[in-house]
Amino acid sequence: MASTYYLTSAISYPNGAPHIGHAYEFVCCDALARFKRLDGYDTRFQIGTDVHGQKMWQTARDLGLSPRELSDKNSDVFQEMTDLLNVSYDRFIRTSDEDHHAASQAIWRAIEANGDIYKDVYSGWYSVRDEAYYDESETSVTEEGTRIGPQGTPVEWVDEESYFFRLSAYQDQLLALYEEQPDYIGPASRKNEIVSFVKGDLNDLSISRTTFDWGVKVPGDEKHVMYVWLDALTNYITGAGYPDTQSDLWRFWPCDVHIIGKDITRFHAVYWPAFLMSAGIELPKRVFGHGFLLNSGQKMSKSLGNVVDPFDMAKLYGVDQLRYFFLREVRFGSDGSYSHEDIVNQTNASLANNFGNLAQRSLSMIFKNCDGAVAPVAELTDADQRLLADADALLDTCRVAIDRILPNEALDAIWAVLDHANRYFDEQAPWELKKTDPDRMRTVLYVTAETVRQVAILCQAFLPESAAKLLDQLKIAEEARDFVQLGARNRLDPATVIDKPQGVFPRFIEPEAA
RNA sequence: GGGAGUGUAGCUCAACGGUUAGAGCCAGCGGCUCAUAACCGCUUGGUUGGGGGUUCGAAUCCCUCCACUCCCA
Repeated sequence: MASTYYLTSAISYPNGAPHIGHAYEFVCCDALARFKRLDGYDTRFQIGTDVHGQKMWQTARDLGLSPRELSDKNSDVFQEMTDLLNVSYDRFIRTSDEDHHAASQAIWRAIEANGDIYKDVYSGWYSVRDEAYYDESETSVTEEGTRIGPQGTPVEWVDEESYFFRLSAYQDQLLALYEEQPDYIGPASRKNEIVSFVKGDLNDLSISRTTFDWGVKVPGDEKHVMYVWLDALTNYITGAGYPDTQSDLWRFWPCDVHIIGKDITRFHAVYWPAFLMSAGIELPKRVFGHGFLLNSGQKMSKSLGNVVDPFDMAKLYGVDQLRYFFLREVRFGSDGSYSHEDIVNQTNASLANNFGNLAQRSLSMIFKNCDGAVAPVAELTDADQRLLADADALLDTCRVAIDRILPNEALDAIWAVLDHANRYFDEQAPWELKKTDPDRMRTVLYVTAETVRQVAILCQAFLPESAAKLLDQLKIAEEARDFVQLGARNRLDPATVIDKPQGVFPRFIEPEAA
């Protein structure tokens, strides 16, 4: 029975179009999910949209749409983007889904049954845009007479009946959790932030609203809809079948890791475990807050005009090129920066020149000089064995990197082997051997092709489309592409006969300057 | 305003308080011709954000200032 691996990305708030940060998160999650799947885990990967809340409700009203119409329309765009980027989700959840409403109401009842929900009145200045209440001292009045919050967004006085969650009762348990499971919040820098937040006074949390009706109804009191975060976080267990713990899907809970943006760590590392503790549900094993992608070092914003449409980027650079850049160039967990120049340089150098050209130069020689036959192997020299040993060691290195949620380190290791292979090819000079020792030439080509095979199999996790093309060219059967095929036990079949190879990673050529 | 973090080569990043601060990309020079003007070798490039301190010894520890990011108020 294979071990399970359940991975979630944050669900996106589809108040507008997806941006590059969404694309980045999806791709990183996808690499982890694909890797685990190829490595034999019973894997589940969930992604989706969080469609409720006052902001969606207001945006819809402004556009003359129903909230449902808006959320369906915008969720479709997010889903199209995940498909375009080859994101291999098992479920694209939308919090408007029926089973999700059922799950949210179920967790509400469980928390209520534990005595952690009470009704009170909430008063204060509320910013819809920030979805936050502010103290009057934090607000100010503009010249036009509008009262605004510290972020400069309009606030309105709200005096409403609300249900509260006894978050304050969970302070000690939360601190104990961080203590006992040092890896619960990653990376470490995020953890410090959370611990200091929880060490301060935790206030009880308002978890319902009555001023709008776009959300999950509070069971037994339908004037109220549930606080958007309580409902949103619950998506992770909806996807595991909750509340039906007899469900086949429940084997995936507890989740192995929630991948989220660093800005929402608090919701995932404080509120979510507290809700689960109260409801008597096991906690996820890990929460990991990744960094942001900055455009040439600057934060993306509409006013700076540097917001980039990920659809356009995928079209311009290619899907795998974009994926590669995200995964290799940014240490997951830290902030990263991208620019047109960076993407072009990095993908040309690593994909076209290094990997693509290695495959092309070796496969071409096989095709031209060996009638496409990968040929019987003569005795292996030390140089041959060193290269193969390097390739054989990759899986273990990559496993460690992936478990630490550092896909960039996995790619570093893979590319070190590709460097080695290019060096080897040059030193062995098979084009010389062609004249002097054709058998030796065949062996060199075989060893190189075998290295390409192993790298391509690993790269399926990161560059699925291109890796598949390469494996097709090597005539590797669909069922011989998982990680069991890596290492010394399963070499490239010497009886393989290939067709004329085709470059897999074209160089990026700048369009003519206008 | 408070807290957390970051700042190292033109760019992206490494470096348990311990030889001369490393690697990739870019650039320059040379080589090769199997290959996608690709590949291989060599080279240039640094006051480790500024200033002060602790230490036999600091990129690393402490203080302070500056810039940026995130969280909180």
